Parts: sequence; structure tokens; C-alpha cells
Amino acid sequence: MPPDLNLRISPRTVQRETVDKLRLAIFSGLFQPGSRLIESQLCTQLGISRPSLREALRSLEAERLIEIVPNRGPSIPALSWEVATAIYEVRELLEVEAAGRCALRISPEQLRELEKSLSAFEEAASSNDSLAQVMTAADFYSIILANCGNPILEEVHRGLVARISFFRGRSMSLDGRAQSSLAEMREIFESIAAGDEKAARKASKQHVLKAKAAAKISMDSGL
Amino acid sequence: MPPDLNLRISPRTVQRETVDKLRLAIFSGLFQPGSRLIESQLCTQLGISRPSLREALRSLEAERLIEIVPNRGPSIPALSWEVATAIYEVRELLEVEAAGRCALRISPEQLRELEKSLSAFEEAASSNDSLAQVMTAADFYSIILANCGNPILEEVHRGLVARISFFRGRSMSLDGRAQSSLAEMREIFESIAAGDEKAARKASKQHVLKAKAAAKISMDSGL
DNA sequence: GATTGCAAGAAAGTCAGACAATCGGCTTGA
DNA sequence: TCAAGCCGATTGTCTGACTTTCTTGCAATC
Repeated sequence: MPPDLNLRISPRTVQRETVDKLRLAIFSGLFQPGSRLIESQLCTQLGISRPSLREALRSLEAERLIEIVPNRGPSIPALSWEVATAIYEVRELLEVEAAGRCALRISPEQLRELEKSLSAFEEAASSNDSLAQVMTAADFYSIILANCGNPILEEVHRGLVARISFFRGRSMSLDGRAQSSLAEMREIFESIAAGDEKAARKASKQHVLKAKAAAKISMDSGL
Repeated sequence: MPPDLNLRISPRTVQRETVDKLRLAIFSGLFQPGSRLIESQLCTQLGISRPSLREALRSLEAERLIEIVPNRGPSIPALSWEVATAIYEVRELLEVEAAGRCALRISPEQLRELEKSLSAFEEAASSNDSLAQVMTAADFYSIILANCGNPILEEVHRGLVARISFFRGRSMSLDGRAQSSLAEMREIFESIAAGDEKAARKASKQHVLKAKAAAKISMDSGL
């Protein structure tokens, strides 16, 4: 009997990674809004079978990152300004609440963490890399949301922000938006550091409102 | 040419219905929290193939109605009180906002609709059918959320309420809870009908807080 | 008697291939 | 020119198979 070499090189793709890959591809704007995703194409591109792919697509559908129309298949949803507005409004609710709570309970250690992420954004803001800007800004919020004491607040917020990632990248490249964003975020940070709940809420609200306004401008001009 | 008999009896189960069936089964408490769901069993019970079932399970996983642990498969998550609290808190945020907005913009027609659902709950409350109570109460909120002018608020709310449906059924059967719930809901209704935003917010907040307290009591005693 | 190790079975993860149902566009005919 | 119908592309779903991983029960050892 020949020896069983068991030369398993690729341990049969892990599906969980597939979802992440696809999500990342969507975030980085690889697909145009409204464009269809062809299952067979994605299968070959990702190197997985159709059943596995379809599982991943169902997850993304539930996250509202893609749409699946019966008998037409998956596509990237074209986000209307109406829906985007609604998302910004709920985001405001959540972020304001989180910032307020954070001001009352954040630990010195986490506060340093927050400061560090603010510095990271500062650096990104002075560059022209709008993807880095969006990513570091997302880090900043994540730390606040993760330390507000309510895991659901964080979870819902993440889901919503994911859906407007497309807008955020574009509005961040507006002239001067990164810099004013930095100022607003610094204000949030200062308020939290001071333990001033009211101020943290106010600063947070201002920030989201301005982000929304910037998104609107970029949409009106860009599209 | 032979006549087209077209004897298609079962048009090959539609997958969308599968998700709904499973979701309903979970809502009605058919599975114990923590219990595992065996794919092959569900397949035969639902009369579908494993790939289709797995797609449905992925959707439910993304909605957090089930958990899928790698190599262990799907199971009903045991909701900790900590997480339940977090959900109630976010629910409060959303419902208060929705009720406030609703008070300012609801149409007379929708208001009648709301009144009707309140009556439906009143009837259910005087019975002992706690499932009917939960369902009619859910209708009441749905109308408010659907008329607040922000579709995302509604969407997120629905997702959260689904996850605590288990609690709600049990706390509703607490002695007197249905009746006091009715009083609170009537207060919300009156405030909205009067177009009084502040009052609507306050009443809504009270209602969620009491619902949370009732859930806590039923959990401490029951489990 | 308790604990560890092993083996057999159960269940999940993944794949390949197949076929019907449906949609959209294109051709053809009036 | 427009409508009807056909055809290709793509999705919806199934069957059946295989490997990997987990669980459980039994046995052997300390």
C-alpha cells in the first residue's frame, strides 16, 4: 500500500473568510452601486462552490450590503438620499448616546487608546488618502461605541455605518472636510476626557450633522 | 401534440418561505434557548435540501436569531440578561424618538389605524392568550415606527424586538402586566393623538422602562 | 474508583454536477 | 414600426458524495 502522504495543501477554503472578502470588496467600492453580481463569476474569482457562495450572499443580504431580487440574483443596492438621511439620523441617535455614556465611564487606558486613534486620523487627514481617513475615523467611533457599556449600541451602529461607507469615502475627499472633521472629533475627545456628558453629546451631534451635510454636498455634486 | 399536463404539484419549495417558517418557529418558542438545531432533521421537517436550508440559516444568523458555531452548527442563543438589558435600552432610544416624531406628523387615517390596534390589544389583554397580547402589542409599535418618517428606525427596531420576543411572551403573562401595559400604551396613544411630542416621548419612555422591569422580574423568578 | 486515551458514530463543511424556471434581449413576421 | 415568440444567460433548487471535526461511550491504566 502506498504511504498516505496526506498532502493537503489548501484546507478547503473557509467560508467565513469568504463573507469578509466580499464585504471588504464592497466597502472599497469595487462594485458600482446598482450593478449585478453574477454568481458563477464570483465563484471562480473566489475559488469556492456555488452553494458556499450563496450562503455568504445570504449573510450579506441580511446585513443589507447587497440586495437579492428573486430570479434576478444579487446586486449592489443604489442608496437613495432618502435612506441615507434616515441612516444618518439613527446614527446620530446612537453616537450621541454612546458619547454621552462614554464620558461618564471610560477608563484612563481606553482614553489613551482613543487619543491614539485621534492622532492616527490627524495624520490621515493631512494626507490625501481618503480611504485611510475613513478607516481611522471608523476606529475612533468604534472605540467610543465599544466603551459606552452597551454592546447592542455598538452592533447596530456598525451595521449602519457599513451601509453608508460609500458616501463617507466620497464626502471625506471634499475640500477641507477632513480638517473640519478633525476639529469636531477633537472636541468630542476633549469632552469625553473631561467627563462632561452634556458637552460630549453636543459635540457628537454636531459632528454627525456636519458629516451628513458633507455627504449631501458630495452627492449633489458628484452623482 | 399531447396536452401540457403541467402536473406540478409542489412548485419546488420557495426558499423565502423557509426563512419565515423558521423565524416563526423561533418566535413561538418551539426551540429551547441553547438547544442545537440539526440540519438533517430540519431538512426533512421542512421538506427542503441541505443547501437551501443552510442559506436560510445564514440569514437567521445575520439577524442574530440563531448562532452558528463552526463545526458545531446552528443553535438558539441563550440571551443573557446583560444583553437583554442592552437591547431594551436601545429599544427605548428608538421608540422614544419614533413616538416623538409620530406625534408631529401622523395622519388622521393612520391615527385611526393606531387606535384600532390599541383596541385589539385591549381585547387581548383581557384574555389570557399571551401570544395574542405580544402580537397585538407588536402591531401597535409597528404602526408608530412605520409612521415616524424614518424607515431605518423601523427596520432596526424590528430586528431588536425580534431578539427579545422570548422574554416578552413570558413577561406579558405576569400578573397584571397586560393591564398596566394597556394603560401605558393608551397614554402613548393619547399623546400622539394630541400632537404633544414631549408627552409622547415621556409616555413611550415609561412604557419601555416598565416592560424592561417586567422582563427582569419574569426572568429572575421563571428561570 | 477515577481519569485518561481511543475508536466509532454523528453531524457539519464543502464540493461537483445537474436540471427546471425565469428573465431579458434579439430575431422574425405582420 | 411594433408585437410575438424564441434563445441564451442566470438563478433556484436538488441529489449525492466526501472530508473534517466533534461527541460519546468504552476500555485500559494508574
